[in-house]
Amino acid sequence: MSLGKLMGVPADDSPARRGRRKEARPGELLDAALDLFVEKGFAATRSEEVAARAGVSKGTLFLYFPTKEELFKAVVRENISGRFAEWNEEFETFEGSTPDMVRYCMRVWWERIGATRASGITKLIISEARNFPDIAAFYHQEVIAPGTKLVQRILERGMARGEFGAIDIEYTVFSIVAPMVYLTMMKHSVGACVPQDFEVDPERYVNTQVDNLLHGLCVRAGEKQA
Amino acid sequence: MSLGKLMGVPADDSPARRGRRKEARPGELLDAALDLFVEKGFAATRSEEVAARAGVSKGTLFLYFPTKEELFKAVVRENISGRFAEWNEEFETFEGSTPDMVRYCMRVWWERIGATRASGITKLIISEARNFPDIAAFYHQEVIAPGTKLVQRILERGMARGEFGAIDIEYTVFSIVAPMVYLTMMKHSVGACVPQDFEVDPERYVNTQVDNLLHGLCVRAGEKQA
Amino acid sequence: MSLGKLMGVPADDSPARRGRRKEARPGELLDAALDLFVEKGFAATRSEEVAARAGVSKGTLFLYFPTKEELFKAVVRENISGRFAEWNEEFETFEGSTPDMVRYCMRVWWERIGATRASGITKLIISEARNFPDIAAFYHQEVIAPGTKLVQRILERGMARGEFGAIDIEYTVFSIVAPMVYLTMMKHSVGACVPQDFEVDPERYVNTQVDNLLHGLCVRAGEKQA
Amino acid sequence: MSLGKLMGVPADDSPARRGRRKEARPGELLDAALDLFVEKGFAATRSEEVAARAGVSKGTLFLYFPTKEELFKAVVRENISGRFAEWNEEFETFEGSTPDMVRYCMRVWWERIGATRASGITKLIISEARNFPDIAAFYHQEVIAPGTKLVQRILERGMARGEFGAIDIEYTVFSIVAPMVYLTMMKHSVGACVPQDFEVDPERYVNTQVDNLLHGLCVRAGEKQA
DNA sequence: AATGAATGAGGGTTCATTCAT
DNA sequence: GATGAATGAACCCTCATTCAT
Repeated sequence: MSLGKLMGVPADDSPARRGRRKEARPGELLDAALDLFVEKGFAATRSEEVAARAGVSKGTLFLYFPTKEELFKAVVRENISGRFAEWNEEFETFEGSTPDMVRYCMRVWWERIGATRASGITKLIISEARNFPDIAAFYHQEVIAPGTKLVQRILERGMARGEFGAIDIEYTVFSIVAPMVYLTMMKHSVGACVPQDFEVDPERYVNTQVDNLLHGLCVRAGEKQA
Repeated sequence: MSLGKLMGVPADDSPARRGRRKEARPGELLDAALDLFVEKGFAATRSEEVAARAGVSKGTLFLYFPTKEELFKAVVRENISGRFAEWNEEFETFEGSTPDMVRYCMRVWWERIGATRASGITKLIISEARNFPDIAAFYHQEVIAPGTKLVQRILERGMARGEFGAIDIEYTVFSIVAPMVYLTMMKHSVGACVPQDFEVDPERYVNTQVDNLLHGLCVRAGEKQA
Repeated sequence: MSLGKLMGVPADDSPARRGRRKEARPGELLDAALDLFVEKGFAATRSEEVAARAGVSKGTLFLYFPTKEELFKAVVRENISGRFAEWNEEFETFEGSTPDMVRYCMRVWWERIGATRASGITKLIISEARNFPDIAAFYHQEVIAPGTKLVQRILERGMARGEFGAIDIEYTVFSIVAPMVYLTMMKHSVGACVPQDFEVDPERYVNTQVDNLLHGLCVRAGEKQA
Repeated sequence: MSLGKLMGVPADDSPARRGRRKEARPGELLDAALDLFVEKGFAATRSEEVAARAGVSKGTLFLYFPTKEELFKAVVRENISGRFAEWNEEFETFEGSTPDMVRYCMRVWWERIGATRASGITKLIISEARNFPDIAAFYHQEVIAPGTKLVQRILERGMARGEFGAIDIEYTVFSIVAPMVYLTMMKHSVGACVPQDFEVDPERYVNTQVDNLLHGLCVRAGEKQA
């Protein structure tokens, strides 16, 4: 269970740079740009810095991306591969209970998104949405809307199977999404600056959020109190 | 009653503004700066724009704040006066049940913080923390740490009074904070660009989050299903 | 008869610079830009150089002209004040013979245009027309077309009064315009680089061109040869 | 007969082009460069564009010309092979009248120079002389001076044979050169942008200029008026 | 010889900051 | 205090030139 490694930044590889590698360049530049845009924001990131981190010169960056803004858009696009087809299929074939599905869902989200460099996109979008409304719209359409729909289907499954009570499905989506987004923010924002107090254990975090969400804080009628 | 001011500070909104008296200047500049920093980020906000929105000239801004960075810090400081001593006292005197306290807490947080311009500070800090680590540290010390402690005390009260089950108090703090932060993000970020789907009703939002958190999604043993 | 001073460049005045002179700036910048654009062309002229010649810093230039291209267009516009109304009136009230009018016309063109810094515009337009087609169209409409019409009217006057023979009026316009343009080119182009052989005396130049044009090179039937 | 090549050099136009053999490369590059330099000027022409128009890659250009400036100089040199020795000899053997010689000279100049791509050199030199003073000096020495001398000899022949009156030979050279230069400017500059009004018929142009120059506009004593 | 990926100096433009009025 | 013209460092981007293949 590779849930660990919270909040770490994958060190640049750079083993044997120095060979014309046309195909690799855009990817390296996008990786560098993602890191820097997430860290400093779009405006505060200098093109030259992106190039330097990718191990190339300033001019090379513009060989692949005509403007800094196009680089930004490519970064977003690159990190939003529509994985929802895959995830929807996983949903269809999942055989356990819906509570298990919720827990599985959040764990898997952490493993595949939260723990990876791609999670920075969330912070990036939140920070830059109003400067790039079309990017915000694109993100909404490609990520938020499908994600919301998937979570809704999970909740509906739970209700249909009698596992969940009568809940406000539409707004309960936020109860699942908010903790994930919040963990991402911690990782990429304040948590990256004030580390001592934010040594969050992702597994414990996910488990706690799921436990609380499924069963509530309140003692249940007929239950023994601790 | 002032528990509601938890976790943020209402920007002193329009009491006797419009006086165009000298004393009002810094406040108007801070208000303008807050709005713009939240909307566009620190780097993308131009000093002249702040001045213009405050109704003064570019030069005047630098009469009150020696640099743009100092203006930024003042904006954060101004919107984070540490009222936690007062709020802690309010906590002591609260007389209702702890679940009521949680619900009241979140409702009032929305009214006094979330719905006001001060809520932008949260987005601002998240966006700029890594560019201003000392500001992040300051925010952590002045807001996050006391806020966390206060929420912990609420949770402890609930457990002590037998209202809450055996919960992981330290990580359950996030279950209360995450929905609030998430609502703030929606308001100030993507939600401000892609409105149609984000017409969130704050009251319904808060109620749903609190309901889910207190009682959980799962049907309870012995309960009737809907 | 101030025909002289051919090919000289008026030295910059700059007596007591150093006082905020908002109104004067645009004019000084346009003068500096005209000189440099004429000398080096649009692309080879650096913005900073224009600013320096006008005695201001680089940034100041952009306070008055949003882009280098707008500066260029302003330079052209500024130096094409429609003097044709005035000239047309001079034409109407001219009382001498048409040959005298032709000679007067060319002399006056030299005094008012050819000898001044404005004559550089002609070289500038010739050099840059294809890079700025809209400017070329503008110049055509504001200068070439009215100028052509004026010269045509002169020629028509000469024919109507029996002073000129049966000439191809439309193409004879070029016989008057070409020498003027050519003199301008000498002044602002090769003549400015290879001076020794181009010490052209403008008065002699104009007189020779007019004499040749009016009377022709060929000896006339019944005339004595020199 | 080769008097016609006066004052310019026809770019060796498409004899057995399309061979894509190595020897053709520099010539194709020079042709492409001439066109582009004439159209856009030296500074605004990109090396890569020259290469592309010549059908080779950017690197190949620099295989043949070490710098863009050397390319420019080669373009000028290539189009100015000093054929004046030959032309002077042609002048010696011309058998017609001097007025015929003048007319023949201008007609043939148009056919062999004015109408070909080589005529662009004139505009190029006018536009760039001050950025390349050594090129201007070279052009002066190779083209202007010999051309001037040749025209002077023509004029002197006319006077010596009693065909021309007492003219200012030195400055009358301009009466012959200016119309040719002016036609070239029309072709390569404004006339290329504002076509409708510049549909000049070269034959009519040359005839009109020569007629006017030889016989003058004024009616002659003892002539019938039209 | 030919290519085209890579470089980096250079130039247009922005904008925080200064300062004379 | 208030203003806004002026400054110049900094940044995005271009393009002549290099060089490994």
